[in-house]
Amino acid sequence: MGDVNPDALRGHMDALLLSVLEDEPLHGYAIIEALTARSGGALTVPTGTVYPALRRLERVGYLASEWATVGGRKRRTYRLTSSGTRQLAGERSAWREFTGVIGSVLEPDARRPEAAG
Amino acid sequence: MGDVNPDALRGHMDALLLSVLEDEPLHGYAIIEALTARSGGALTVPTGTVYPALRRLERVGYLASEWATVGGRKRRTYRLTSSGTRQLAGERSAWREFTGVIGSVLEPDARRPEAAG
DNA sequence: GCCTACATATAGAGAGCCTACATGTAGACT
DNA sequence: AGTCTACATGTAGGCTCTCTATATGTAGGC
Repeated sequence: MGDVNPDALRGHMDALLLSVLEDEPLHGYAIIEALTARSGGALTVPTGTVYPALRRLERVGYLASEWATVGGRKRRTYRLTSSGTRQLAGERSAWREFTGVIGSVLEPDARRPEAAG
Repeated sequence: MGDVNPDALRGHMDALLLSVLEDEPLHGYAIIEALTARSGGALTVPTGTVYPALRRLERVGYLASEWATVGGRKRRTYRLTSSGTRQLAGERSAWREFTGVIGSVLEPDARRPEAAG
């Protein structure tokens, strides 16, 4: 229904961006659309968030970009580097740990007795 | 193993704090220990995070506090208000939506075909 | 006296996500 | 020709929250 709380996105944006670039290179605008599509409309990330984040990820070497002109419009297309691929794997693993940890605090009753450990 | 990335905690701290106060009132120091215990040691939230957060949650009405002296030491004990109880329910629901949304972007292949919608 | 555990609090730093704004092309409609 | 929407990228500044570092004080063991 409502959008995801922006504060909650903190620290997960990198994973989201790397993830949508896993299958194919995309330019910024298409990345935003892909995020919305994959999330079933729950994520509408503003350009002021995405573009700086992409540049940051390129700066640290997880992404590489090149300009292209399609239909008279200029696009900067980003792709995962091998470093970015490794980072994405780490982000996924961190995500699973994160949800496990927070979940265990938020809903301790949901833990199966035999699953302790 | 490693601690949870601090940035990832953003926007979830409120839920964590309200959650550990659900069963019984606790003072700040005990809240920190409860978070560590419930998370199996994965969460070690610093006092500089917890104390200001507790005061903020009291300011907005989710918590109420009173001073007590136990063994010569002063404690400020926090408890959930009825508003805080409602808020906790909202936080839990938001958490489930959040994990669903991020998960659907991070691991779209994990989605069962019959679970679409 | 010194050290550790218990217990609370504040100041300032740091990071990143957001709003708002700026810039420009292409195509449809009037 | 003028206007509007969709496409497409970018920056500046603000905001909020978490963290580090520091300060204060009691109780108990050595």
